[in-house]
This record gives sequence, C-alpha cells and structure tokens, in this order.
Amino acid sequence: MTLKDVAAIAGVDESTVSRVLRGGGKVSDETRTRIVEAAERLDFRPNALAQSLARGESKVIGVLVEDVSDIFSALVLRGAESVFAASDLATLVYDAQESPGRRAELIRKLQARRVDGVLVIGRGSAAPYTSISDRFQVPVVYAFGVSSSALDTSFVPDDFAVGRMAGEHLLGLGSRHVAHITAAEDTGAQNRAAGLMSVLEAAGRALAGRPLLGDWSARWGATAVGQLIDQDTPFDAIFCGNDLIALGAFARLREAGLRIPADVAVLGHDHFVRERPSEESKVLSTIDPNRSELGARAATTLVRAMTGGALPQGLQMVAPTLVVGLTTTPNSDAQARRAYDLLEMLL
Amino acid sequence: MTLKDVAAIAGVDESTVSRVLRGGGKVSDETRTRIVEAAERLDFRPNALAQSLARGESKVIGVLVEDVSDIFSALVLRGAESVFAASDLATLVYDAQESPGRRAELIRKLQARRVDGVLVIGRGSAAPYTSISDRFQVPVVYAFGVSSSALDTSFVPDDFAVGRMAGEHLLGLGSRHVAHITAAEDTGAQNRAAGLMSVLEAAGRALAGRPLLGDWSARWGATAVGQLIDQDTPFDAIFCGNDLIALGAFARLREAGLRIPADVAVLGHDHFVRERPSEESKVLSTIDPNRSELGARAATTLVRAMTGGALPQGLQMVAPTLVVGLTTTPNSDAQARRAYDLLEMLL
DNA sequence: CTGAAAGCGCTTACAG
DNA sequence: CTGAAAGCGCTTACAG
Repeated sequence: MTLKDVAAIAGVDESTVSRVLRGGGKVSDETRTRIVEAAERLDFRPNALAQSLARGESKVIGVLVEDVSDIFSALVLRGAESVFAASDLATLVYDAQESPGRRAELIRKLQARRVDGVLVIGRGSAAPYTSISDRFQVPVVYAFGVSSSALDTSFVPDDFAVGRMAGEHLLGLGSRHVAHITAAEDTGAQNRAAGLMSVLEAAGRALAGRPLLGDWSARWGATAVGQLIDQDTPFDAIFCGNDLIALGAFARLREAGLRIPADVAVLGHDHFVRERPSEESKVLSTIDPNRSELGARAATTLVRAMTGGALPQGLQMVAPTLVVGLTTTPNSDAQARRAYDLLEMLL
Repeated sequence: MTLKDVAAIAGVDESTVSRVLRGGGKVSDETRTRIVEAAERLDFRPNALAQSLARGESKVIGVLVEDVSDIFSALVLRGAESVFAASDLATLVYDAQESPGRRAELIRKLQARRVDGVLVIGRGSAAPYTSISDRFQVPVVYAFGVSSSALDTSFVPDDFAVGRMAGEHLLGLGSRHVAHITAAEDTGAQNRAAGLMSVLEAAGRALAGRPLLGDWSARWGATAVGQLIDQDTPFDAIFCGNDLIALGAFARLREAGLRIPADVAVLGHDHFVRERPSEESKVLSTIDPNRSELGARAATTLVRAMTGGALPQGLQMVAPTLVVGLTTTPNSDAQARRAYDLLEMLL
C-alpha cells in the first residue's frame, strides 16, 4: 500500500497525491476529492519511515529514563507522552537501568534513530544528571532531575515552594509550633525545609526543635514523633517530607493519645497515597509536586524548541498543589473518630 | 555524516562500506580495516530510518499501554523494554489513557510507523482487551491483560498457581484453618481463590468461613478480620488478595492481641511493598506475580515470532514466587516483638 | 493546477 | 573481492 497505488486509482501522479495528503499545494477540488476517496478506500497510511527520510525529520522523541518502573518517573513519562502524542510525535523509550554503560549505549541508539528531540527523565533530586546535551544536535530537556550543566533546561518540582506552601497552610490553621520530619542528604528535602523556615521566620516563629533527619520510611516518622514527645518539644503541627513519614507520624501520635489535627496537625508531601474518589473526605493532607504536569511542561518546552523556540536555561520550577485532607482540617469529633480509625489511616 | 562520507575517506564505494558495517560479505581484510577506521574516525552512525526503509523492517516495537503510570504496567514495560533493547529493537510507547478513541488513533499511528511487532499492556485481570491483532500484519502479543480472542497470545500471572502456592505455604506451616480475604469481581482474584481451595481440598481441609469479598484496601483487610473474630470463625492463617489487605488484616490482628504468626499467619500478594534490602528480615510474607518477568517473557515471545517463530495461542501463565517474611516464619518472641512493632508494619 | 525528476541514506542482487 | 545500479516510499523544487 503506497502512494503509487493511490495515484493509480485516482489517475494522477504520486507527487499530486503527496501534495493533497500533506494538506498543501494548489490542487483542484475535483482531483483532491478523487485522491482523498482513493486513499480512504485503500485505507492508505503513508509510510512514516519514508516520510522521515525524505523530510529529514523523524517526528520521534527519544526518552531516556533511569527507571521506568519508578512510580514517580512513570508519572513524568505519562505527562510527557501525552503532550508528544498530541503533537503527532512518537515516543521512543529507553530505560538506562541506572547504568552508565547502558546510558552511553542508548545515546548512540538515539542518535542512530535520528530523534528530533531528547527528554531525559532523571531520579528526582538525587545527584545531578551528567549532561548529554552536547552529544546531540537536537534539543535536549531534563525532567525530574537536574542536568550537571547550568546551560541546560531542567524541570524540577519547586521544593522551596512546597516548603512555603506547607508553612503557610499550617500557620493558617493557627499552628504555633511547627515541627519538620524529613530525610537527610537530598537537595529536594533541603529546599523544602528552607521554604518552610522562610515562612516561619517571616511570621516571627521558629521551628519546633531542629529538623528531624532520618530516612523516607513510616518507621522514621514514628520514631521522630517519639523523639519530639520524649524531649518535651512543644509542637502542634508537623510537616513531613513525604507521605510515608506522615503515616508513621500519624500512627505514633494516635498511640500517644494526641488528637489530629486538634492537638497536632499533620501534613505530608508526594500525594503518593491516592485515596479513592469515593471516600467522602480525603484523610491525609499532603502537597502534590505535580509530577505529571512536570513531564507535560518539559515536553511542551522541548516541542517548542524543536520548532525554533529558544530553550530557557537553568532550573524550571513546577509549582506544587495543596491537597487538603482531614489531618489539617478542624473537624467534629464524630467525623474525626470515624476518619481516624487506625485502619482508615492505612487507607 | 553518511555512508558516502565514510566511503570517500576509505576510498571505496558506498556499497562496500555498507557490506563491511553490516558485518557480512567477502571483503579483503585490508579494505575492511580501512573502512572500519574511517567509520570510527567520523563516529559514523548509520541512519536507522534509511536502513529501515531499505530493508523493509523498522526494528521498532510498538507498545500500547492503557496507563504507563500504573505501577504494575510500568513493571511489565520495564521487563519488556529490556528484552527489546537487548535485541536491538526500539520501543515506541503509546499511552491509550484507557480511552477507546485514543486506542483506535494509536493503532493507526503504529501502522504508519511500520512497527515490526506490537505489545499490548493491559490492565491486569480487568475486562478482556478487545483484540487488535487483525489490524496488523505483524505479530501482536498481549501482556498483563487477556485478549478477547482465544487465538491471540496473552501473558498473564498464573493466579491459580498463586492460590496453590499460598495454600501449600500456609499448610506447610501447620495451619489448619486458612481464611481468605480478597476483592470481588476480578478474574484474577477468583483464580487465586480457586487455587487455594484446590490445595485445601486435596489436604482434606476446608476454608475457614467463606472467602471474604470486599475491595483492595487495607481497611477492608481490617474489617474482614473483624468479621472473622466477631463470627467466632476459627482461623490460624489468612491468605490476602493483595498486600494492602494483608497490612490491614495485620493491624487488626495486632489490635485484637493475636500473635503473628503464632496465632495467625498472614500472607499477602503483589510484592507491592518493597522493603529495603538493608532490613535484616522482610516483615510481610507475600507472593510476587513476577510482573517484570511477565513483560520480559511476552517480549521474548514477540521477538521470536517476528523472526519466524510461531505464536503460542491462548493464555500463557507466568509462575509466581514466594517471598517469605516474618508474618509466616515461626520466630522467637524477641524477634517478633521487634519486627512487629506497629510502626514496622507500615514500612 | 499537475507531472517528471532528483533526492533522502541506506541495501542488495548483479556484474565483472 | 569490489563497484555500478536499482530500489525502499516518500517530498519538493522545477517546469510547463
């Protein structure tokens, strides 16, 4: 099934068919309809490979991801793919499996495939991603990971804004002693802490104790709450670095007989636990870093650059969204009791 | 950077360069080295698009997925991609976003791209996936979802084997009254239940009560355990349809003062909660349906079919793996106490 | 408005 | 062993 077949049926030259199907050129309405009908009759689908070769553009984006099965990376990918598909671009996905060797190999494959643009999906705020932009003559955009080169375009969650948002929300609730439980050695975590601090300071308040630095587990959330209690640190709100920590903190607070949020408000981060829409009310309050949107924005920027637009240099921040649940909503005892049943918290 | 450039430098014809680079043909060692050197000097990468056109094969696999950001689908994708990459095949990913309209559109795109094979990643054991095999002249394989046509090749977790494995493991522990908590209206869940029953029957035992059918939440796990207790159903082991249910069941059992596994052994399914390797021992026992392996096997079969192999018809079952944790390991009190701390279970 | 021709960058019989 | 030629299925100036 080729242009030639359609041309034969319509009784015209291949070039005319091409013109019509690509939507351009001066062609009489009569021959146009004849051609369109023939194409439809044959269910003709132009060979994208041949088109790419002839036009010098593949209409393919290469996506280099460190681990597609990482849930956050998959969210970024989904956001990006949907933008690419809408721009009639195909998405070639290569998983580097976090191996430098594979990464190098995949770069060569992307080059051979003549991709029109490259999207790198990193590993969040782990170490910077060694820039690969100079290996390509097409635009490269980094998402959910920071390129090692400041000249590159890297889309990342606005962690500082997350921290600010947390602080504002908790202070808005009337909290006076906000504690912070998070993990160490992570740029994102540090930025969130800084954002939180900036809001507290501006309001003339200090953090309850020092930031408690552990790992990303629920267990650490619980342990940290235990520390706050043991040390008699006064606190009436906790901003947790992720939702797991928040769940652990929540459990430990309940164990200690504290009411949430009456005694202590709890706010997480990640929007990892997607509660069912059927639930009457969301339980855990959290901040969503909008990872799918991040992927979509990175993709949009890449597409724009491919059509002549300039790439904005440096970090591109994606704003977070507050997802309010019962853990930061003053509520009736009955409502709280129902919602906070130990089992509920597990979702 | 084309064949012509390499040929000019090496002082030979393009066709000779092509022969050498593709690794075949009788070429003198001397010219061969000359060509290889020239290619390396130019860092020549043959245009895959041109190769595809000339050879009539794209070396591209089209992957149609219902939702890439679904964690299970992402695992399947990862397994498949790694096989494709190893076979020097590129992976084109299209997300149908669970919309029939988009699905139809994407099929046309895959056709236009002249993919050499299609892998459909479904939504587990939800409704069958309407077969799209007759829309392609290249092999189509379904993974993590069953095609509506029995003539197609569909790779699915062997849920019956999961049930059997659960039964054998629990009976092996000496359990005499195995309960089953799972969700309704799901073929996979039904098969797991059937597998469990078959083992119990063969051992001359009956299920403790009827299968408890709810949803996939931890809350349901807890509620169901409450029902077992309230109804005075004797039970000393529970096989849960997924890990969330198992967590909820676990919490409720602890609340009731029951020892795990001394009084009640708990076994989950999914291997959803990946505990850190650094933990001395895994807490929750579970059964892993091996979704990445499923993706890899589906991919391997597809690749084989593309090179002339026959496609096996019907359901292809992927065997599960037992992941033993403390919830089914008879252990010392000290060990159990440490491991079963309420917080641990959240991990 | 339409056709003939050249070209995109490879591959692969076919000669020699 | 190596080169010249035709072809893969399109696109796009260039004529007319």
